[in-house]
Amino acid sequence: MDHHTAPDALPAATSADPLVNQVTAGLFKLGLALRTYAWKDSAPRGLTPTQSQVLALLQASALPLRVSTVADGMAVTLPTASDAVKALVAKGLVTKTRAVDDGRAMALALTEAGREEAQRAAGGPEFVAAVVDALTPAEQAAFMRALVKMVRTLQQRGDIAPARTCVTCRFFRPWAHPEADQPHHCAFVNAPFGDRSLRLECPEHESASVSESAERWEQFVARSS
Amino acid sequence: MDHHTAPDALPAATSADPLVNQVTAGLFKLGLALRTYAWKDSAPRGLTPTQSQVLALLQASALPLRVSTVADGMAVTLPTASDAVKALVAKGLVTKTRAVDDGRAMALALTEAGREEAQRAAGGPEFVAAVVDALTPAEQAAFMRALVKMVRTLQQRGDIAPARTCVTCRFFRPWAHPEADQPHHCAFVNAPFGDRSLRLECPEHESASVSESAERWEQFVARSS
DNA sequence: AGTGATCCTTAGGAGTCCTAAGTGTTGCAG
DNA sequence: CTGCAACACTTAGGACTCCTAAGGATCACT
Repeated sequence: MDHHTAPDALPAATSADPLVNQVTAGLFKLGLALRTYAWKDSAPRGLTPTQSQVLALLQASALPLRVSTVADGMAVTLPTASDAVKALVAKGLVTKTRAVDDGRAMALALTEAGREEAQRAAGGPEFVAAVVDALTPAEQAAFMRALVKMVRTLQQRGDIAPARTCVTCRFFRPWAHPEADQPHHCAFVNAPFGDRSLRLECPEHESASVSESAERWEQFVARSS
Repeated sequence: MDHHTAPDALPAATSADPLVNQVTAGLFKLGLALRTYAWKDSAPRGLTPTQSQVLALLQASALPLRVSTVADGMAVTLPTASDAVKALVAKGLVTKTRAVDDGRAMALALTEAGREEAQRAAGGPEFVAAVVDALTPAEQAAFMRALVKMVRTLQQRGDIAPARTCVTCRFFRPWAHPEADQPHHCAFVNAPFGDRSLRLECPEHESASVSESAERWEQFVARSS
């Protein structure tokens, strides 16, 4: 039983629903392009996509990460993550030391060279820009909104690791300005913003409490934009 | 063009654009979930995601495929595709025979067991249904529309293999019923349909000529929905 | 026939990804 | 303050992915 409050009656989507199959096909194609790009981008640097991803995870985090956190973030098993980290350590891009607070765990951090490499790989793929550019601003906003809802769903289901997204952030004020062009509000920068500026990976994200987060979510989905 | 005054007045998207980065993050997360699911789904059957994908490609096509077509469809090199096919032949799921029309090429087809396996794996991932279900019908339509535009962009750029999508199909009549709820029309089934029913992989797809296709595209994007 | 392009395979190597079976720590119960 | 389960991680082994490079055939055209 789902609990979302759609204004329109909504038949539950099933695998038999053509829309689901078409969306799957679309996401699959985009994923394919993303994967291909990752390969093309990483190979010249002597890295693999997996290794670039580890670098990206480490760069995104201020604190050193554990191997298990990296594994979760990439949705792979611990041995796989361990392997990738080992390769990066061998390449001198990552340091691996015992965690000070837990003698079992490791603290992973970027070396100077690693930071540079991560920086260079950080720019979003050029093709995503092209693809986003093909949409009108209204479509971009709608797409971003849909993406946020989808990611939150996956997160709730435990399919992916928690993201630093607006809808779980304690600074988020959905529909704070109901009639405005930019209806939401971010209490961190203290500024209004619209669907188009929603975030899935925000450096300033701070988790809201579970109840607070649920309440914000209700507010967010209560109105279509 | 719509008249609503977006504060973001159509700047060309670049990698520096926050939206691009957030979309990249979102697509990446969805791709991750898709990949994880593919692995979980394939492993119990003694297959890998790549092998399932080959099976899916073969099932989607009425005619036997060549190895190079499979390679294109998966965006991998020929040797990689050749390897995957070899594994499937060894498992008795695929037959590989000389193409009758070209002595250099191979004709790949599913065996009976392969057809069954493909059938079982065909249902869109259950999590995509959940994720689509989290959207309102209007959002679903907008998302599908955006997906179609994105895939067509990738295709134009040569980033992915041609898809069997409405916007390149000779049966597609965009905005045939401008004022209706279901503004488009499919001349194959001779019925109107809306953005929500757009297709990216249609079994009945037949390519339109290049000029025809370009014209249809113009019509399709000329109006926002 | 000869020559180049095309289709595919093989060879070799780094890396991904899994499960299963370790090693060493931590934290807690007795 | 021992004993031991839970936890973080590594190693081992195997199937597969994915690449580049270097063939073997076959086709298409001169």
